[in-house]
Parts: sequence; structure tokens; C-alpha cells
Amino acid sequence: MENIPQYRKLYELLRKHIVEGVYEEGSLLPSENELCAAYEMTRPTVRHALDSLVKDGLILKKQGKGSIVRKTPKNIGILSISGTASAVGVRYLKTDILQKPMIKTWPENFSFELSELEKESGCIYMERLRFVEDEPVFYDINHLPNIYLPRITNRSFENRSLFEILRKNYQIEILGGEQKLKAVMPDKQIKKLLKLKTGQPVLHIERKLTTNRENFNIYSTIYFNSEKHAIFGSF
Amino acid sequence: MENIPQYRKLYELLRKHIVEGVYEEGSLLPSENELCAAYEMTRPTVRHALDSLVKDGLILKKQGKGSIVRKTPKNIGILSISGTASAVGVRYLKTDILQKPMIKTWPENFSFELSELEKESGCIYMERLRFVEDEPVFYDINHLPNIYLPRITNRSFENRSLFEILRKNYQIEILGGEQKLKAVMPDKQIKKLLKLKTGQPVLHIERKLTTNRENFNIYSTIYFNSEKHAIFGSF
DNA sequence: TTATTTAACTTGTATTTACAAGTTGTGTTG
DNA sequence: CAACACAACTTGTAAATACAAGTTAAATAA
Repeated sequence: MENIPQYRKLYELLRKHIVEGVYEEGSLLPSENELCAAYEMTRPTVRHALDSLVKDGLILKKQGKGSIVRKTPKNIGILSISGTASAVGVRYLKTDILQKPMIKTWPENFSFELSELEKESGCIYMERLRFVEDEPVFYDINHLPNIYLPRITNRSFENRSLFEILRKNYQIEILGGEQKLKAVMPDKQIKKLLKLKTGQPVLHIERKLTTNRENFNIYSTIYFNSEKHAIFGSF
Repeated sequence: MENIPQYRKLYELLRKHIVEGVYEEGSLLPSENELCAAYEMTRPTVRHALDSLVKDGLILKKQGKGSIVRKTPKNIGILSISGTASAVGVRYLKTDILQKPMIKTWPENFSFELSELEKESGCIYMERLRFVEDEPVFYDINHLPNIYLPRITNRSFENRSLFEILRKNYQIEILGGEQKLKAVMPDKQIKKLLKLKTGQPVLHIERKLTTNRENFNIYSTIYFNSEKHAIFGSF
């Protein structure tokens, strides 16, 4: 049963306490020796746990002083991984589905390299336009392989993010990814969709997100109107 | 002179060897016991060094197997630039120092909020223009607090990155940060510096990087010509 | 030959011990 | 009262040791 190492248990416990606010931000954690006594571990073990917290950015250690609680909400990656919604930093984001999820073949000149299995499976395609305060700011085109996803074309995406549906209904988790960012002048279609002024550039993002399923990556192309809002990310 | 800890020396050495290609991508590092023998350290010390490499994403450890040199080193936030064709190494990035590190007061309307200590310390300012294949692509303005950094204004930044100097000479590590990205039209100065065509937008980034030193954050404003290259990040 | 076991590796976890180095408050001394 | 010294903390570095657990290839048995 108890295959979890001690340092990991202490890490999880302290992490929980920190995010739940048991320790105030800026205050000191119990000293290493105190933790040793409290949880019946030796100092290297305690230090191992604390090292993990430092890595996560949850505490900051200072020699001679102690471990300072930081409680910094840190996301993985450049933009928030949990979906485009949280990337902008705005709570209310209305979504228009321009193209409901449909099955089709992969585009001819796809920007990313695909595995054999991904190629064979065909892809699911969808387009969305997202609004902040009733103004369009976000246009995203998504390609995902047509595997593991029964009945996805029937689902409603109106009020739920793509990532949320993948996680809750298909147990697909985003592990990481890569992305390329550019500043470009929009073409006519993008300009019209995002209601851009003439001469207003847009942020162009191409991302590949890897998941816990092998050969299942999510490919997105995003156009973002950065006139009034900025893409924000903490890491 | 030599009060640099052993694990750190080994870390720097292995890091150097990895980035210089002494160990091939995907190959195995010498085993921990071999490293112990070679450098006359005990295993905990060697493991400490390897842990740092794992944290940097330079190696990947696998129990029973060994330490695998990673193909794609994981970046902290946005750091690397990828050419459109193939991966242009950072090696080809020439740097012009437009403004050598100098001590001055913080700007009046600074975009970020500063702590009291940071304000009191004054700031170190530097500007750089960076080239890929002899074309300017990257213009960055950096502000850092004038603490912990003896003699930094005398150092040469020609062939070494700011982060490298902070890490090696001052033991300052980047823990994380936050950033805002926009696509903007450049002003005259930026247009001239980056030799931009008329109508070419640029990527504008503002970032705050937090470090292992309290009250020591690095503030950067970056203008990036994304016509031929893209900002690339993996996470 | 083929399948299985075993031995010899690898990294992972953990204890114990020791001293170095930075921080802070409590004294003592001038 | 103020400046200094020191003691009692804190985290940082490092050694020696032990066993657990995963991987691999060679030796062995069918």
C-alpha cells in the first residue's frame, strides 16, 4: 500500500498546507530540524521535500533564516496550459463556434510533423472565435487526431473549454508542448473576423500540445488581437 | 578562491560538456558511481549535481538505466529562437552591447512594481541588440537591481549571456517569472535598430523574472523581429 | 533453440554524522 | 546608551553506508 516515499508525502502535505493558506505568504515554514522531529524523518529526507517545493516556486530558502512561503500561482509553459481562456487573464470569455468539431483529412501543408498513427486516423477540426467584453480577440483553429474520442462531434462546446472536455470525458491530460510566436499582419479573413483596424498587427501562435495518450497531440493555430489585451503567462 | 562547492563544479562541467556536444543527444552520461570515481566525490554529491541538470531539463534520469542527455533542453519561459528552416543554435547569435551595464536610477514610469529594497538600490541598465546570421532580430532593454553584483559593470558581456554570468559568477538562478506579449507596430527607433521593412510588425514582450535572491528580479523589455524567425518555447 | 533465471549493473530512498556559513537576538563591555 | 562579542539558532555542504527497485545481458535449464 504505502509505496509513496516519505519525502514525497511530506512534500504533498506541505504543498497542500501552503496553497490552502495554513502558512501565510511571506512567513516561515517550520525549520528543517523541527520538521524532522514532527514527521520522524532525517534532515536529508526533509531537505529533499523542501527542494521540490523550491523547484515549484512555492517556497524560497535562505541560509541562516529559513524557508519563506511564496504561494506564487505558477503555470507550466509560456501561456497557461489549461486553455486559451486563462491565458488572457480575463474571467469572462464568450465563445462562438465557427466550425463545430468535424472529421476530415489533415491539411496538405500542415505546419507540424505527424506520426503514422496520427496520419492514418484522420483529424478532427474545429474553429472558434472568442470574445472579451463583446469584442472578438481570439480566433483559434484546432486539429486533433481522430482517436480515443467517441461521439466528440456531438458534444456541445458552448460553455466548456476543449481541454475541460478532453480531461473530464476522455481522461486526456495535457503534459506539455511547444509553441512558436510571431507578430504578423492579418489577412482579410482574420481582419474581418477580429474586426481589426487597418494597420493593426496580430499575434500569431502555433502550438503543439502533448498529452498522456501516445500519438495524441493537439495542434492549434491562434490569432490574437493584442491592441487592448496582452497574452499573459507566468512560469 | 575555491569556495565553490564540489557539486556545483561538477554541474558546470557536465553542463558545459552537454551543450558543447561532448555527449551525444540521447546517449547516456557516465553512471553515478563512475562520476564518483572520476571526480573523487561521494554519490550524494554527484546526485546533487545531476539533480540540477534534471531541473534544467538537460538530462533525463531513468531508474535502472542511467542519465539520458536530452534532445530538446527545456527552456525557462521564452528563451530560444528557432529559424524557420531548421533549429538555428544559440551559437549563431551574435550580440552587440548598445549600452554596457551602467548604474542609474529606476525610470519614472516603470511598467513593473518594485519593492522598497529594489527602489533604494538603484538599478543596473543595459541594452543589447542580437543578431542571427548578421541580421538584427532581437532588441532587449534590461533593468536589474544594483544588489549582490560586485564589479558587474566591468564584466564583458560580448560572448556570454546575461543569465550565464549571473549563474556562474553570482550564483543567481532564474526560478520563474511572468510576461506579457503583444504584436505592435514599431516606433522609428526600433524600426531603425531592427532594420524593419515598412509595415512589418514586431513582437513586444515585457517580462519580470524572479530569482533565488529575494528582492532580485530581472525586468526586460524585448522587441523581436518575427519576419524570418519565431519565438520558440517548449514546456 | 527457446524460455527462464540469475547476476551485475543502473538509479532511488534513507539514515547518521560532521562541520561550514549566514542570521538574529542577547548579552557584555566600553 | 551604544557598540561589540557571542551563543543559539537557521540552512548549506559533504562524507560513509545500506538497502530497494528497475534494467539488461549473460548464464542456465527446458
